[in-house]
Amino acid sequence: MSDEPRQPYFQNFMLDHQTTDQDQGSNNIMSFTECLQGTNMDHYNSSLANSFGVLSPSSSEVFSSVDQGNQQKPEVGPDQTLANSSVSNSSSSEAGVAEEDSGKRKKNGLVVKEEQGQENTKNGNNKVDKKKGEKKQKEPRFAFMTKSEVDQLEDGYRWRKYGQKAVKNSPYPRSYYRCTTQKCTVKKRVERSYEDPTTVITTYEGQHNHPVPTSLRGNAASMFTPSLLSAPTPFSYGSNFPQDFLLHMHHHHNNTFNITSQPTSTNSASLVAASIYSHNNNVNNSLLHHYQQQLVPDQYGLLQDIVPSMFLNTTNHN
DNA sequence: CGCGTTTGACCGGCGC
DNA sequence: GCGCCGGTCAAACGCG
Ligand SMILES: [Zn+2]
Repeated sequence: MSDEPRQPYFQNFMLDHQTTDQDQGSNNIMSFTECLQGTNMDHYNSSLANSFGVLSPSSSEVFSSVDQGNQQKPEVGPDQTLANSSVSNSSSSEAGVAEEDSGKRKKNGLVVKEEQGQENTKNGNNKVDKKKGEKKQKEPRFAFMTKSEVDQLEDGYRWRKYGQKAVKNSPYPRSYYRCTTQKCTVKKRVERSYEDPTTVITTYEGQHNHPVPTSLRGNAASMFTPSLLSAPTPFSYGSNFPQDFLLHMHHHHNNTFNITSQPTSTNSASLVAASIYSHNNNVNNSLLHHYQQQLVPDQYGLLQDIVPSMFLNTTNHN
């Protein structure tokens, strides 16, 4: 039992905004390997990847970002403001309540989930709403890779597993989780790299529209995210985020963050990632600021490495 | 007992 | 039209 030599440490970061179709083949999210090869990446993507590559030539540190509707704007350079970026739509349905499977199969159609008792069930199982032109999932996906021997990366939320499927070409299964908070439609997908069992790929889908669950003590997450996630407006769309974040991060990382790894490891990276993702467009420097206030001395330094100094720095002019 | 996990069935999309 | 495939549901089970 014991302790395996490997601790969870930040490994990768990936962003996916959902592609329209064209762009890079059909796979929005590519494997690290593929990413590394940079066979099909956005302009600035490859740039970033390149940067990463410099640091870890043989490691897998890449993140892919794909736009959804108006994608196709490689104009944005790595050092640009990339402020335009489009953000991710914000899904058509407010709060994304109505989302859900397209026309829930429901053989008999008598069972009705209790969740979101709002108006989801609505009249008849006639798939009524359901955006017309829409196809596939609408919300942006956000994936990041973490090196860990455990999947349960504590990100501050409670998840309920609702499925598990074997991944083709991989001995490891993929698990599907959903936020247990009713009304929250956020989903999470966790799988392991088939070649690097130590690498876990977590893909988030959607955004939480509610503060982080209350209890959760015992987890660093509790002191990490509280005020952060419950911050101001859950829904504030306005800009993108990760690029800069990563850019700077890669500058400092390179070191392994070894946190007490237990069945449930709190990966600072995942925390940050999740947090930022939550606020996504709302990435106000204040947010980060809050962060650093919440940090524990020990982890503070750690976070410091991860959080782009520029963000913290910007609070100045704010 | 409440709640989360397990697991096989099932569905919609897509390619052939 | 059929089969593959990714994703989801839901009944049953297990655990505090
Ligand atoms: Zn949630």
